[in-house]
Amino acid sequence: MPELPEVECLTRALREVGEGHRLVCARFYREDLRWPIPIPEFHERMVGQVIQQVSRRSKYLLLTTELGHAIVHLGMSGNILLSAEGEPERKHTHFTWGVETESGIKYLHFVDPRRFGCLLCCAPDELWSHKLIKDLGPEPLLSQDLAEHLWKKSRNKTVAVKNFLMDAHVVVGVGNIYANEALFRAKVHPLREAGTLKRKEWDVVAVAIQEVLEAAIKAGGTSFRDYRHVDGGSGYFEVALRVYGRDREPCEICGGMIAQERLGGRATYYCDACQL
DNA sequence: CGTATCTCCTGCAAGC
DNA sequence: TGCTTGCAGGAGATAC
Repeated sequence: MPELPEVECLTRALREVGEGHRLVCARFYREDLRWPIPIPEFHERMVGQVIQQVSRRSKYLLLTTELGHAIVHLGMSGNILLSAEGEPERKHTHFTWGVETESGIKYLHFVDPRRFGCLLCCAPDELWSHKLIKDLGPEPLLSQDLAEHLWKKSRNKTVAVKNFLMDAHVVVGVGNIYANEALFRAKVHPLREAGTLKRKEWDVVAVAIQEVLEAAIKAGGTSFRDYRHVDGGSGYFEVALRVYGRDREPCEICGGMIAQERLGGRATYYCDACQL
C-alpha cells in the first residue's frame, strides 16, 4: 500500500530518471482506472514534451511539462516500475511511458492490480485549483506549525482522532498504518474525540507523525531502481511497526496486550494501557 | 456543514 | 487439494 513515504521515494526516483528528459511515447492498455484516463489530453500535454518537473503533493505524483500536468495516484496497489523493456512484463500493467535518457529510452510501467489509482491531466495554470488538489491539508513534513494547525482544525470535532488524522483535508499523507503508529508513539488513544486533545498533546502527535514518516522515507529508498528491487519492500516493511498488525502481541512499553478493533471500517491497533 | 457509511478492485490467507 | 469467504484500504461519493 503506497503511503506518503512510498510516494515520496518514488517521486525522488522518477525525478532522477525523468526530470529534464523528454517523454517520447505513451501506450495505454486500458481506458480507465478509478476514473477514465484522458488519453488524448495526455498525448497533447505530455507526450513529446520535456518533463520539467517531477513533484508530489499529498500522495499525488505530479509531472509537469510546458503544456500541462499529469496527476498520478497509486491507490492501494499501484507502483511505477522502471525497465529497459518497452513491453510490459507484469500483469496489471495499465500504461507504459518512454523517457529519452542519455543511455537510451527507459520505460516506466504503471502497475496497479486493484485499479484504485488514477491518471488525470490539467492545464499549466489549473493544477492548484484542481478539485483533487485544492482542498488538501498541509504537508506534514513541510509544515512549520503542524501542531498548531491540528489543534485549530480539531476545535469542536467529535470524530475519533485517528479518523481525523487520516482525513487529507486536515493533513495529508497519514494513512491507516501511520495513523496507528503515530498515535501509539504519542500515547494518544485512537478513539479519543479529536476535539478533546489538549494543545500540548497535539505537539506530541505532530512530532510523532513527522518522526514515523521520516523514518519510513529513510527506510524506503530502495524500492524503485529496477525490476529486481520492486518486491523488495518499501517503507513500512523495514520500519519497525510497533502496533500495526500486532494485535494479541505484548506492548513493547508496558507488556500489556495490543488490542484491535475496527474503526470506520479500518483496522485500528492500540495499547489500552499506554494510550490515553 | 459534520459525520458515518458505501464503493471501487484483486490478491492473499484462513477455514472448511 | 480446492473451494469459499473475508479482509486489506485511499479517498471520493453518497446519505443523513
